[in-house]
Amino acid sequence: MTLLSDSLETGITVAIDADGARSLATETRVDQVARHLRAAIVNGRLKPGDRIRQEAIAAELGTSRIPVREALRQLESEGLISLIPYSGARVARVDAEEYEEIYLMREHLEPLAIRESLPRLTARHFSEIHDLVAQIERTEDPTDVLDLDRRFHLLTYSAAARPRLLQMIEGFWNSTQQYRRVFYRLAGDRLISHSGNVSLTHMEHRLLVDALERRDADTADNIVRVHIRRTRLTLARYREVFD
Amino acid sequence: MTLLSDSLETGITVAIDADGARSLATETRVDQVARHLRAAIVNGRLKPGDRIRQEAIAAELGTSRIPVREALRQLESEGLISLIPYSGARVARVDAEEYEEIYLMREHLEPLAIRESLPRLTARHFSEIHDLVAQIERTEDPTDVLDLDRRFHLLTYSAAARPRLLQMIEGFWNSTQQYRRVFYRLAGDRLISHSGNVSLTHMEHRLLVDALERRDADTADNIVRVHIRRTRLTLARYREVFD
DNA sequence: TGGCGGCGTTCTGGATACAATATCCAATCC
DNA sequence: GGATTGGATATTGTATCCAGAACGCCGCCA
Repeated sequence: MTLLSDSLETGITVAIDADGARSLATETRVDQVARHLRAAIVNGRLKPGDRIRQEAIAAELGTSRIPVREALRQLESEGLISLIPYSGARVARVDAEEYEEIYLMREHLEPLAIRESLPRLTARHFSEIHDLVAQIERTEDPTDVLDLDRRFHLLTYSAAARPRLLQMIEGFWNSTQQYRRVFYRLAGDRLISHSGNVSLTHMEHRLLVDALERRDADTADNIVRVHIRRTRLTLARYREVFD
Repeated sequence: MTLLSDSLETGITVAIDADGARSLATETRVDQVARHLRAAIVNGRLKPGDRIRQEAIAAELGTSRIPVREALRQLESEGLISLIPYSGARVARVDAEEYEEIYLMREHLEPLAIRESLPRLTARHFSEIHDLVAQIERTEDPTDVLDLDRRFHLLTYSAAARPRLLQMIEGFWNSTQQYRRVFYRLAGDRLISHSGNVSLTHMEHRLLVDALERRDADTADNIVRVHIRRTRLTLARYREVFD
């Protein structure tokens, strides 16, 4: 069973809206199309290299091609697709080098995000965080774990009053989600294998939550940074992720 | 006399293309419109809050509104304009908080960029860099200095083989250029005032170039980071920049 | 047999035409 | 007199239509 079928509306922005006054800015069809495609790419229904025909998407969503085209421009800026003039749109391929680049940037930005978020986390956030951690620990399916893990981390950043920063970080996660999925299937045995009862991932989550609750910025910063760096370096051994 | 009238084609990407094989990807009108508007915003011909009417732009460039609309989507993703459904596009306003956010991110990303760029700088780069430094030192007009300074710094990063990183950094500079311009006019006296013959800015440039030529990554990193932080903190005293 | 060039199909890029929404102003009501 | 509502107008959002580029197919020829 796969969670988060289509609309994994689990972005940071949405998370922010959740406890604020939701900005009821009239949603145009362009936004709907963009959301639809973004979700399809992030959850893996559309795979890297897949061609995206405007007409097909338009028909699928019952609109004309115009909103589709605008949505494609937007997704290109987010790095999710690549747009080749007169040729078409394809789901962006991320090679080992770009993956490394993204992790480098994450390594420098996410510690900042956790520092900015940490002092602003409320009881509501922690309640959600604990729920997620518990849910992750009792979920078996690796794909589901991966999506929940994404939600968990974005949630820990979500209290930071830095919209641009959060948007970027969400973009990083989106761009790499499907590769992380492959990676997880390859290297996952090691990552998930329970020593005693708690996997490495679970342990990291608990340590991070603990640091957040103690408002211990330095420790939180370190956990985040080290985790990203370790993942980045580990990657070198799994180049086949990128076929 | 104002340099860089319209097309200050001084982006990092262009700088990169300069020494590589220029990707002759057929340029579509959307790109032309985007370039045109981007330049207009960065060089200050369009000011924060200014409304952008699709029809007007279309007429100005001799196209229909369709390419304009797609360009606007793109610029919105870059943070240069804000797009309100059924209301219109306006040049983005950056308030003190967002300005601070951008500088925070710059503080974390530009040292990374200089580190990645430093080992790859070639004689050609240095030649251009020296030219720019010299040109800056003999330029009087503050606006021109500012644009040249932008080119200088982007150039020092341009050797980094990290396209996403460079694009982000360029976006930061673009978003804030006009505010930096105001800031420079307000606080500029102090910044430009020559003690002896060399201003603070000039000194920083020389130190940075020296570190780059010595391939001294730590020093270069430090100069960049400290410069950005100092600017960020100084800002607190000039809130009137944001009207 | 294998490469190469013309031709048609398919799809994208852009223009034109129409629908929907916001904005502004005046008339109306309390 | 001030707030409110209704409509005219300007501008955006979307659909339809046309031109042109890319890609594949087929036959031709070395």
